[in-house]
Amino acid sequence: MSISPSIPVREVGLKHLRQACSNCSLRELCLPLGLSAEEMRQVDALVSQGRPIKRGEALYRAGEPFHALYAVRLGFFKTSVVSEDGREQVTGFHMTGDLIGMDAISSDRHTCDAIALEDSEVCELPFTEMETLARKIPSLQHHFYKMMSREIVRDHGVMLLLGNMKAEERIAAFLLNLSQRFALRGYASSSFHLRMTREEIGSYLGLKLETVSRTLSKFQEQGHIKVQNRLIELLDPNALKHLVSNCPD
Amino acid sequence: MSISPSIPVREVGLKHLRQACSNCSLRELCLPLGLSAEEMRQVDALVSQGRPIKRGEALYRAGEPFHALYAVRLGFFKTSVVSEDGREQVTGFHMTGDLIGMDAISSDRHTCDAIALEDSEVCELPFTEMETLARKIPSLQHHFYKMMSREIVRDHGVMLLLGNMKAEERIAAFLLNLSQRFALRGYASSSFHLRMTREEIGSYLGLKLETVSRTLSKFQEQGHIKVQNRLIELLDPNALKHLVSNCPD
DNA sequence: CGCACTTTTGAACAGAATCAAGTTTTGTGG
DNA sequence: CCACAAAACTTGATTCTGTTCAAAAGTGCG
Repeated sequence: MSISPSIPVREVGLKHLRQACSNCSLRELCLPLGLSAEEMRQVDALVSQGRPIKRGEALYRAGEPFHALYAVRLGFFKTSVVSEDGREQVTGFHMTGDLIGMDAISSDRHTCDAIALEDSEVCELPFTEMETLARKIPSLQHHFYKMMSREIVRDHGVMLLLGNMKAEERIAAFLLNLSQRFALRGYASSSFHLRMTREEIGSYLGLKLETVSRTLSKFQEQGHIKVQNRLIELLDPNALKHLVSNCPD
Repeated sequence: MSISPSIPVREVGLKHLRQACSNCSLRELCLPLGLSAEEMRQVDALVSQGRPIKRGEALYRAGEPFHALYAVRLGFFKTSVVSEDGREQVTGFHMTGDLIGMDAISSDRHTCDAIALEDSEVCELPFTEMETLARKIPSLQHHFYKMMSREIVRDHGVMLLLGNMKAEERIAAFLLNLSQRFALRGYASSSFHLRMTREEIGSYLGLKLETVSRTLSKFQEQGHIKVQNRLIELLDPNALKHLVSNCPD
């Protein structure tokens, strides 16, 4: 049985995590690339040992100089941009296997904050060195282009959500998306812990925290989900799916 | 005097445009990269002659196989994604010098439609070949990473707009953004033609077309802008800037 | 164990959507 | 070049969704 994501990582113990991680970070990332042993060695040489980030700490902040991308080894992050006048927009939630920091390449400075929402661990991928290596390993080069492209596609999905969907649809889509991502990682997908506050969910979805809370309560009343603080159980995922793709016309 | 963007390209004549373009496309794109003559030649060899796209035509559509990025040589495009249930979200407006199609790299299929909003011309950059060449020309490789990163940053800006701003702020930000982009290209920045319908603006900004229309009228009443159909004059850009960065707290 | 943070819920309010005409503009074909 | 049809735009009235304000209850961290 895989570790349920509803169990805070804290309980597992950081020592254990560190052990499980040390420098295998990109091995998984690279396995599907079909690299030779020598190429693997070269990638490994670049990738840092896992670096732990405690809950609440920033992995990086907007404005800081850029030198590396980060692969989330374990844990959970939010990234957010802040406008001049102080409005925060959460741009994403990131879990094991996600690559973050790609926004920083364009200006050589990070453009958003990355905050750990639970004790986490990342692998640092020094970008300049990765770029150099990518020139020798075409599939690695292509992989980075792909990851960035995927981020663009994801962002377009969020734009669709923010531009077209009503509160209920947004929340339903959000829950289903989380569920799916947990499933992909082999975690329980119909019962999971939200790592973020209602306010952070709201910021991501363009809603106020009260609306998030109300909508979750409503879904519970309707029997679609069960809410216990941050523990969510999807009782009727199909009902949620129907909500999302339900065209009111 | 530069050609005012308020003059429809049609009036200039396509023949003239074709002439002005032939294969110089990436030359400008690459000039800042400090390439040698030989490198320039290699890039040129890959880049297609300008390809004309008539108003209303699709450069590509979601689902089509991906093989090239496109640099807008001249004209104006919108890109948009459509959800399963038929909701359209305009994800961007693109003008001379913009690079589009990067969303397609992740899945080898285009994920959005690119429609010309006026008679336009693009240069095709076959991606696989560009990738190969990029391995020989580090600054070219880095340039592509940068362009993709820039797109991610831009998308985050739109997310902030969609998630946090009121209708007036969105429209003001939109007008200022267009103005700035025209200015960067040497066009008149305080008087320009909108190439898109109110509905397309609305789709981009997460508003209904009526709201767009009303807000433009309101700005006109307040003396911030002058609206004549699709011709916009910014009478008081500072008023608009103030609207955008005005924190209601 | 207590204090700060988070969450829930209610009531009033505001902003944008929707519905509905009516008008203007644009593009087309004669 | 004009006439006509379709598309795009404006404006008003109404409705509704989500915000704001407020207060109380719950949770969890130090």
